Amino acid sequence: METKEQKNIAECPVAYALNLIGGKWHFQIIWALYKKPVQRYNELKRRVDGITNMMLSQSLKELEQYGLVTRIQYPEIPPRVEYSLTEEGRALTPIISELARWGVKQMAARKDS
Amino acid sequence: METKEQKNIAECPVAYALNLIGGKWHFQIIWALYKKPVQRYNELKRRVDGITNMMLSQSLKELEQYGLVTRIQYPEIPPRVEYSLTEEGRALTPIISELARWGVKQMAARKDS
DNA sequence: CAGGATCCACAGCGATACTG
DNA sequence: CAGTATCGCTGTGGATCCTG
Repeated sequence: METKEQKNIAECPVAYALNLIGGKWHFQIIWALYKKPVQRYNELKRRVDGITNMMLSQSLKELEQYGLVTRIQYPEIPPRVEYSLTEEGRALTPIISELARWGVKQMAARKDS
Repeated sequence: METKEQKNIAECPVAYALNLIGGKWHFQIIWALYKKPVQRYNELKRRVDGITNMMLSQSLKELEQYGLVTRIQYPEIPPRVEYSLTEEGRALTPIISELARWGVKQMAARKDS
C-alpha cells in the first residue's frame, strides 16, 4: 500500500479526515448520535435510513477504532449495546452542521441541474 | 439508477454536499484556489500534489458545473485559462478549514494506530 | 498550454443468509 | 438483540498516450 494516496493522507489533514469519516454512512451515523446521544444498535439502524446491518456494524467499528464513538456492551440476555459520541466525535458535529447548511443552499440554488 | 442512494442525496443535505464535493481531489483543488485565488491550469496542477491531468480537468469541470469554480478562457495562442472560486465555492472554505483543524488534532491524538 | 480518450484496477458498497 | 460471512457488482480513480 505505498501509493501516492498514502502521502496525501499523511500530509493533508483534510484528506486524513475524509479518510476517517468520508465513508458513505459515517456522517449520518454521527449525526444520528448527535440528535440522540445514546442509542442502541437497532435504534440506530432504524434512524439511519436504508443502512444495512453490515454497513452499520462496519462503520461503527471503524468509528470506535478512530475514537469517535464509544461502545458499551452490557453482559445481559438479551444483549444490549449502547453507542454514543466521544468528545472528538462531538467536535465534528458543528462541521457537519455547516456542511448541511451549505448543502441546503446548494439544493435550493440549483433545483435544476 | 433508482437506488436508495438517490433518496439519501435528495433528502440529506450532507449526502448531497458530499456528492458534489466528496471526490478525491475536490477539496484540495478548492483549497488551492483559496490560497491563491486565480490560477492557471498547470499552476493548479503543480500545487495539487500528485494529481493527474485527467483528474484535474475532470474535477474542474464538475466544480464548474456545480457553480463552485469559475473558468475563464482567453482566446490566445498559447491558450490561457484561469480558474477561481465563486461565492459559493468560497463559502466552503471555512468548512474545509475546520475540517483541516479537526484532522490535525486527530493526527496528533493518534500518531500510533 | 490546456486538456481529451481509452483502458484497467481495485476498494467500497450492497444483498442475502447465518450465528452467539 | 446485535452482530458476521460470503460473494459480487459498480463506480471511482489512475497510467498512459493523444490533440487543438
